[in-house]
Amino acid sequence: MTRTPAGSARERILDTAFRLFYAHGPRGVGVDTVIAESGVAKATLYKHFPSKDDLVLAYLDKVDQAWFGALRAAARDAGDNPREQLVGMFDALVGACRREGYHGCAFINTAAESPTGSPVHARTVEHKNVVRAWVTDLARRAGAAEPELLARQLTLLLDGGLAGGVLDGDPALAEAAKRSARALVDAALG
Amino acid sequence: MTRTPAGSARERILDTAFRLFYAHGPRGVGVDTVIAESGVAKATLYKHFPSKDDLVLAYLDKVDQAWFGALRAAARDAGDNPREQLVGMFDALVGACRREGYHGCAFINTAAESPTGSPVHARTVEHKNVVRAWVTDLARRAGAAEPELLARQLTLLLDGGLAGGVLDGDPALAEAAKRSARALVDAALG
DNA sequence: AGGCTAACAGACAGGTCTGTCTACTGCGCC
DNA sequence: GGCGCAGTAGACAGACCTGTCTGTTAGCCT
Repeated sequence: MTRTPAGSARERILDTAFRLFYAHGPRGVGVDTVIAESGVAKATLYKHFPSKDDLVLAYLDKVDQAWFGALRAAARDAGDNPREQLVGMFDALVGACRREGYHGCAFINTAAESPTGSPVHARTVEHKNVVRAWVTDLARRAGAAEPELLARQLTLLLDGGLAGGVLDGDPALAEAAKRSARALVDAALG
Repeated sequence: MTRTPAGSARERILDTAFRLFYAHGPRGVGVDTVIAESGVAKATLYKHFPSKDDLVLAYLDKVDQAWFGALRAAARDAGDNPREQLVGMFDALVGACRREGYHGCAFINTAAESPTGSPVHARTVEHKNVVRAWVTDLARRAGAAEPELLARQLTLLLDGGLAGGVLDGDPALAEAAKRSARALVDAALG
């Protein structure tokens, strides 16, 4: 299995899909394009991903890792205080907005073009739930009276900031989100 | 022009497109489906809307009227006080979440599947700007020190609430948004 | 009556999409 | 050498999509 650089084909496909799917939406990119750009044979793609939907799901998993990872890293960088972490995680949003080619929330964008109830849809709901559960835990440790509410409010802000990114990656948006977060955390924790 | 009920064909097409496009995304609905469901000939559709893109733009205009109208109505219902109106407009979000078939923000969903820089994209940016300008005016009349910031924060909440609706129309989401709005308005206006 | 207009009905062309299939290549291992 | 495996290359089927074109129908106005 080491004939070519470790897992080469599969990874090349997934990397290419990640880039193209995020830029144009999964529906806006044909399998042929993914094949051409990743320099892979069609049979190889369908060997690793039996259908395009499987590729899209793998893409979403990759996005989940990246985004959730960025959130936790930003929170970690804000120090050990859960309260500061709740605000600090918004730096992940600021960073995302600054990044070249920023195009909003991959999950929301993908869910928008997938029928309700599809696997893609379910995966997106799952992702959002995982993130919200993590924020809820932070809120609880920060001593919020209603951690579920605070988490809901903060993830709402995150989603808003992410969603708006489809239009323009204005960093003012992310900054406004962070200031909102600060205000909400202050209001909730006194 | 009154051979059939006023503007019948055009309106039937637009109504059908509105329903189908919102439910499945413009890309997920073929022109043939719109034709079949609206009981119209293909030539008639292409007479009123030279291309599918034109139909999509007309759809967005219809959405704009409906949503912006709902926002203003909700604000009006909150009374004459601009401060209360800033919070009251979130009732439009609550109402939208409750509605059967709620599927998030039509603009964001559509923009997600359209290439950056396309007419559809531009129309969406325009819509968001108009709404934000209106909110900014409200914030200014409410006496906010930084009306642009407050408006940005509140529209962020609106977008977050709308965007999240692609996943589930949980009214808890809209309620959380409204409570956030209250907190932000209180923080900004003392 | 005759002409105009809006609409209906549906075939058709040309392109794109997903997914399958056949044939070939190069490498490691027994 | 011979076998298997992973990958390459690309033709192909079948569906679907946009947009065009031809022909027909029915009401309104003069």
